[in-house]
Order: sequence, then C-alpha cells, then structure tokens
Amino acid sequence: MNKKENFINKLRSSGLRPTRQRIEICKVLYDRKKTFHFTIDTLSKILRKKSKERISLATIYNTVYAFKNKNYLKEITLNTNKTYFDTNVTSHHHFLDENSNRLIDLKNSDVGKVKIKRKIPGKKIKSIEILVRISD
Amino acid sequence: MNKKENFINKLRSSGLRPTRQRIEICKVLYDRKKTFHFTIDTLSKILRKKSKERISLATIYNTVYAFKNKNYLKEITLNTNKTYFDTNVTSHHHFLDENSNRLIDLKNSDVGKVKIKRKIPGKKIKSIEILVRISD
DNA sequence: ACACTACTTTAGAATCATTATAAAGTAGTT
DNA sequence: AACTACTTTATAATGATTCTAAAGTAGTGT
Repeated sequence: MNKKENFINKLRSSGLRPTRQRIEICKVLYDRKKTFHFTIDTLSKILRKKSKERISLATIYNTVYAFKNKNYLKEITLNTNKTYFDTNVTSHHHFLDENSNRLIDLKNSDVGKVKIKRKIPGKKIKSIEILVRISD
Repeated sequence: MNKKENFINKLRSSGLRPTRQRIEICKVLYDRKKTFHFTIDTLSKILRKKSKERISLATIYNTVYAFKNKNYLKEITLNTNKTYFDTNVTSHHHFLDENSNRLIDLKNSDVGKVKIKRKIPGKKIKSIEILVRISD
C-alpha cells in the first residue's frame, strides 16, 4: 500500500521506528481530508474500533507526544480537563463551539491581521493564537 | 476596617455569606493594585503564609468557583495541567512568557481590532481571546 | 538466518489536580 | 435561644496523565 509506505517513511525520516502501533495511529490521524481535533481518549476509542491492533493507553500517550515533538501534531489550549491535539500544525486560529465543545479551524484568511502594540523588553513573540468562542 | 466592610458587602450583595474564610480569600485576591493570575495551588500557599485562618483546600476550590460564578474571577485558558484564574474579569488578552510560564495582561488598547471574517450559521460570537506566546 | 543492542510497548502502579461526600460548624432569621 | 439553610472540612473518590520495569521488536552487523 502506498499510504502505509508513506507513513513508514515519515516515521523513519524523523528517527521514529515504524512500529505496527505507530502506523495504526498514523492511519487514524493522517488518512483523512480534514483537520482532526482530538483528545487521547477519543483517539483511543477510534483505535479500538478501527484497528485490529490492541494498542495500550501508554503507547497512545507515548506516540502522540512523540508526534508532537516531531511537529506532526500540535497541542491545543482550551480550558477543559483534557489535553487536545490538532493534526493541523500550521499556525492558525479556532472557533470553539460552546454548545458541543467542538473546535473548528479558522483559516488565516478568515482573520484580519492582528496587531500587538505592546512590547516586553527582551522578549520575542513566538505565536499568536486566537480562540473565538461561539454558541447558539 | 473599611476594606473588610467592602468585602463583606460585596459578598452579601451577591448572596454569598461573608464567612471568615471567604473574607480571607478576598483579602488575598482583591487587596492589591495589579491583576492577579493564579492557580488554586498558588492561592492556597499564599493563604497559608498570609492568613492565620487554616482554610481547607475544598473551601478554596468552593470559594474560587463561587467567585467565578459571580463574575468576580475569570477562568483562563492555557495548556497546562492546572486551571488558572484572573482577577481581571474584563474581556482582555494575554502574553504568556514561556520561560517563566507567567501571564501578563494586555490592555485592549494594546491590541488592534480583530476581524473575524467567517461566520458559522446559527452561531454567535461570545468572546475573542488572544494568547501571545513570548520568550527570550 | 542469527545475534545484539537500543528503542518500544505494555500492564499496572503512582501521581496529581479536581470533585464528591457527609458530618460538624456557622450566619441570618424568628 | 432555636431553627434552618448555607458553609466548611477531612477524607475518599475520580480521572487524566506519568512512571516503572519487564517483555517485545526494529535495525544493524555478522
């Protein structure tokens, strides 16, 4: 399979061994058209359904954080008790639907330029993240 | 004391009984000039130092969430494992210093107008929060 | 193919923030 | 002083995440 090869190359090229578990996780995360927002818990449930592999929770944690370190995933900031991740690692903003607690990506073209007028001496801006809360 | 009276009135006016514990917590939170960003843990430590009252963790949690519901505190969104609160309840934005993990308030005048060009049918914008990550 | 080593996976225990419980204490009212 | 609803509290329970250490596996060299 072409896709599987791609995942294997992707993993190898960043120094991660392409194990069965990691490939299964790649399939869930990257074999889709739209950005995927998830928690460890949701990912775990999807894996249990879609994959024959029985992947332990610890491995899912390990893999997700390994992918995050390799910049294949981005951690998202919300005030919930769980940590969210995003397969869209580009700098972008979000809607948060407070009714469903779902995230929706905003393209950069969806947001006008943000001007930060204040400077902190000796500090550089690393990123600017906007969270737009919406509800019915 | 004038300040203590103020706290008592503030509490009573929102239907919260002015207990010793709540008044001590008010002193820590509101008897200061600048905005205060904190976690339950930091608040707990400050109380242990500054107050003779021995206030239980449960009460600190109860009180902080009671204050949040009365809009005396605001919950802040960061990706850390702990929940942060802010005594500045007005709509405003933050710098997050990634070296020290400290928050710095941005006045609205520090940030240019943010334009959200995309609309989600049937949904209204509740708030727009910007987090500007900075580091050395 | 075989052996070797470093990297991985795993089940289960440990940790840590937060929430729930239910008994004892207290504010405000009569 | 008595009463009732609201509070506080110690403690247990929960739930996400991290740790541990033993068993498994990929990649390399022979």
